[in-house]
Amino acid sequence: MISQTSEYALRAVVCLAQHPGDLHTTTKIAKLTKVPDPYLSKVLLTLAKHEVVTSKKGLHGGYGLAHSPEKLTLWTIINVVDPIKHIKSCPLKLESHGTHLCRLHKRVNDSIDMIEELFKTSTIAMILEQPTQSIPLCESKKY
Amino acid sequence: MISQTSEYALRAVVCLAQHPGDLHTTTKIAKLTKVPDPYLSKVLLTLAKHEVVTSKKGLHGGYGLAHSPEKLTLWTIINVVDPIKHIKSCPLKLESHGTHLCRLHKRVNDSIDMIEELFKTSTIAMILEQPTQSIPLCESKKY
DNA sequence: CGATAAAAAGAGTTCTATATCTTTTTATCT
DNA sequence: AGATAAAAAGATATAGAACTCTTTTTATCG
Repeated sequence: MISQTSEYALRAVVCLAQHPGDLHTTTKIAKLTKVPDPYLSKVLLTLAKHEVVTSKKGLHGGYGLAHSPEKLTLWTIINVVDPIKHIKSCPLKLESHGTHLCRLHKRVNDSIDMIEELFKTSTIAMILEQPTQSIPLCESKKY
Repeated sequence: MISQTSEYALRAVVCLAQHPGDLHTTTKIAKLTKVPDPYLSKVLLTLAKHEVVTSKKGLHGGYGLAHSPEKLTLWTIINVVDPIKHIKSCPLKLESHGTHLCRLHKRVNDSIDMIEELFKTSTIAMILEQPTQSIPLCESKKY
């Protein structure tokens, strides 16, 4: 329902949020999140360009979070790497429909709106709250 | 959010539901729904195999609805051509997580559950109810 | 039975998302 | 200044979804 790329981006950001302050190299994040290293590199690049994460080049460089986990939503991240597409006008290009969707496309678009709303109200901070059973991305129950 | 193929399948079924009783050829449905003819042929084949539509071969053959629009949900159709995939266990294959999702994947899966629920409660009959402004797939306001 | 018009089947193409590999640039340390 | 380790950039490969083309099978008609 969301793309692989979006999933990778979410993992990377959660990973960065788990260890705030210090910078992390692509390779380190890739290992922790089990995302293919060179691919993650592209994803992080996109996130950096849209100022979701900060990047520092050169020796001892790496990536860090650009915002506090309280202000960062899943929607922001997803929308940067793979924007959610709403149905804004009739996919059949029927003139009389125009931007007023018929019930079929209205219903489909409602589902998209719903998902977007859920992601907009989900912050990284919420994801990081002490979990009952499993810690995001971590094998052990303890940090 | 849903695949092109799913969208095509929905269009085809809505089209059949709009003119119950008689059979429709792939070419006819393709024109009305503005779906590529040979591709629609494959989609209808899948729908027929899963008994969402009926098919009749040979001269004067074609496709028809297998069920009443009241009993047919968007979910049934989507699930046949392009099943909704839930996150059932940790995508990172972390042993300690197993089938108990961390908050990140729980949240993402919640969105999938939500969409599925909406589609399950949406029948073709609901889509066909006399619309206020536009009739599904039709240019004119009158049938 | 033979012509016809339809679905069914199968092979092949194109396009896009995903993933990889290689080279270049940049910052930091000695 | 030179070595190093990191991101950035660019070029390329792979897989799967979307789409097309051709042939075969099937039912119905005259």
